[in-house]
Amino acid sequence: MSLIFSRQCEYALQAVLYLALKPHNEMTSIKELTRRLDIPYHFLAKILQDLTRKGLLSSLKGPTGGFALGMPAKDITLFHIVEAIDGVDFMHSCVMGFPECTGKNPCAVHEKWAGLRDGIYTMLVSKNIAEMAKNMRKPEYQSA
Amino acid sequence: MSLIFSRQCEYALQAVLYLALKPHNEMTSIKELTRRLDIPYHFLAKILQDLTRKGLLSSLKGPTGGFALGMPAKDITLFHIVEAIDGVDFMHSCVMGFPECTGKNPCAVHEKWAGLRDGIYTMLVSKNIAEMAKNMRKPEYQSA
DNA sequence: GAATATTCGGATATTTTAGTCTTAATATAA
DNA sequence: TTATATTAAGACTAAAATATCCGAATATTC
Ligand code: FES
Ligand code: FES
Repeated sequence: MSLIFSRQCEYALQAVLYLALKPHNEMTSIKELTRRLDIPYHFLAKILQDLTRKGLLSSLKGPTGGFALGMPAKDITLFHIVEAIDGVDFMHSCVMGFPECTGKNPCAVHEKWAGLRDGIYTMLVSKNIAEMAKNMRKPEYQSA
Repeated sequence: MSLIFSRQCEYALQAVLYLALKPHNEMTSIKELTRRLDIPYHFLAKILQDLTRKGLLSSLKGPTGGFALGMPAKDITLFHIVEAIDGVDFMHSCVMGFPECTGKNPCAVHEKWAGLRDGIYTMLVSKNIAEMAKNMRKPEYQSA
């Protein structure tokens, strides 16, 4: 089970952060991304196409083609990516699965969860993806 | 998309908390639970059987049969339920989907996430289900 | 003992998510 | 202009999660 974010969304986060380490306007192919990040080729292709349609990435066909960020890295946060792929329902959903999540009729853990959820939001928006990418200590991202 | 916990697990949490409000050794039928909590009958039946096999609930067949807690409410936490249904992988998984989640090769949000994850754990273990159930302000649980 | 109300167990069905394949479009370079 | 390397798009398949169905077992009540 993936937690909070769908598999698609996890892959999107990984891929966009990888692109954020690349020099501006350098195109990166799906092939390179899947090789480095170990993501199924065609699945990632779909995800990148999706992100491109939504403006987060730009793409170019042909040799020397590939994908790059669709806007300056400093204007993109992880939240934008999550928003594009999974949507933001998690920001106002009950962690116990009840249909409503409000302070009006809170479930047993609503107060705690509301705080944690804010923490998750902060985690996703506090830094842009350029800063985020620099903080990756994963071997997949070394000398990208 | 359900968040963190599977749908099954959400239903389990809701149902066990409902049982925690009942007098000791009073049996509650699936029928009552599904009516009050709006959970698909046969699906809930499966989940309760599962929890019974794992000792969290006890069951009795026949008229006046049903389900009840398998041990004192004060000895059960939400974490026990999550553990029984979804398992505890979420406690040591990377929120960005990387294969490893350690301080050794942290992803960009590892520190933040590790803290939030502890918060989730605390949320699940800080009170037993008797106290939890009393804090439910959902109409489904009134005069249970 | 018969009728009834429940859980039990396993098979099946449906829906969603994940992943694959194939063909077309396009850009580059020889 | 031709060969090639890429993305684009959509159909397809596979797997997992969710949900349903049915017959058997069992306990209660009459
Ligand atoms: S009502 Fe459950 S988390 Fe808000
Ligand atoms: S490595 Fe990503 S959350 Fe721990």
